Amino acid sequence: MGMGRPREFDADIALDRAMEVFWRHGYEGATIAQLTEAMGINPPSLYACFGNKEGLLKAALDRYTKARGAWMDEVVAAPTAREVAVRMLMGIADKQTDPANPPGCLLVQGGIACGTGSENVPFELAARRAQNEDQLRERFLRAKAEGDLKETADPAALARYVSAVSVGMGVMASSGADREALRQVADVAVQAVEAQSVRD
Amino acid sequence: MGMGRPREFDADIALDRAMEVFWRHGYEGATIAQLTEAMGINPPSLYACFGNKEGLLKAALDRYTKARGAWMDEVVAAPTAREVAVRMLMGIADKQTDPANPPGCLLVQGGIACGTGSENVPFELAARRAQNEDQLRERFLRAKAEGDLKETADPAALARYVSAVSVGMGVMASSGADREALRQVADVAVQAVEAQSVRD
DNA sequence: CCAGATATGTAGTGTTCACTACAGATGTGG
DNA sequence: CCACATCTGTAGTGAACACTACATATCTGG
Repeated sequence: MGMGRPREFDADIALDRAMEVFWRHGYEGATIAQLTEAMGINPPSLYACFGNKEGLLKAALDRYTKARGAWMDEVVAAPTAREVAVRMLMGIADKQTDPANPPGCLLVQGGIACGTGSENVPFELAARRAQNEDQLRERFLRAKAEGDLKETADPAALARYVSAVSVGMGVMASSGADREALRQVADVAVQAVEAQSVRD
Repeated sequence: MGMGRPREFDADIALDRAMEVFWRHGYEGATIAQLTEAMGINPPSLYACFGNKEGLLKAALDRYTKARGAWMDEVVAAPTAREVAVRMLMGIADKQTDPANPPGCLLVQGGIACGTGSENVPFELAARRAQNEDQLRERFLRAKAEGDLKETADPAALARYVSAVSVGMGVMASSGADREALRQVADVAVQAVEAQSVRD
């Protein structure tokens, strides 16, 4: 039997375009008309490929978190907890003010609060943010085992802290903070991790 | 000439109800039907009193920031920069997990990203968050002048930092973080301010 | 070249949205 | 008690929304 007419657009490229729309307008603020126009396709193609609007968001998030996961691997590969925090927060400052993307972080801009019918979107985003936090916690646990962090340090609390600062920086970026302002925040934030580190 | 029929509802009570709806669902997620039901009035009363949906949000924000401003005055009345940070962040941890309110902060939940026609809502919220940051900056400037903060400390950066942590905590609260988790974040965050403080 | 399968473009569908026209109700000033 | 002004409830308005029916186009397997 035949395989049917092949798709005329590249799903990954289309997802990148959709990602930008969700990033800029949020899940509820993004309309199907904006999404299809940015993706260069018509609504039936979108629904055939991604199911519905929420399916499209999840596919875009998958692509976003995949790229972000690769970067997180580099972050936690840093030799010390302090250096992990520096790479993480300085990297966040740069990424969230990268003119190639909308300002801020998709995992925040996507939707913190949503209306009836989209209640699970904030949960979906929170779950993905939690993945980053998990990765940081494991790294800080190791740092404590290695004697890099003090005996009194709480790796879970440190991971939550770095994650919270990242999110806060994302919100500031989306409301106009420039790269230098975010770097200053990162610089201050690192000092809390430093305070939990064993001096050389 | 006559004064007309008097209003049958209390505008402040109605605003408190509307505030809660915006807080829980965000500006775009909140519908007029939800708002009017919560406020106990019908749409014409809403529009006669507040103009339109955005006018209602601004009125609710005015009421929110007024109460918050009184609390911020207590925060900056603390004797040292470190104690300001403690009061601020510990207070945030408690307020954002107060079961009397929706979790998180209205100035964040209200809307980080919005669709066409509501572009200025995020700006409106950002402007109100900036007021808190301004208040913190002035307080930290004083702390530096008083020799409470080190000569190398940057009051503006510290204020931005505390503000960013507050926002990040709000997002975490809205996605289910409990009070203890937020207090741990606050505890770590304070250490960065402590690192900028002159020891006794 | 034909049958089955999938994609595409046009042109809608019903629903929900913010907002309002209108008539009746309730007040004040003369 | 009357003219006027403002509020209230009912019942909508047009617009925008997510989503889709359907005819047509383009592929593969036989």
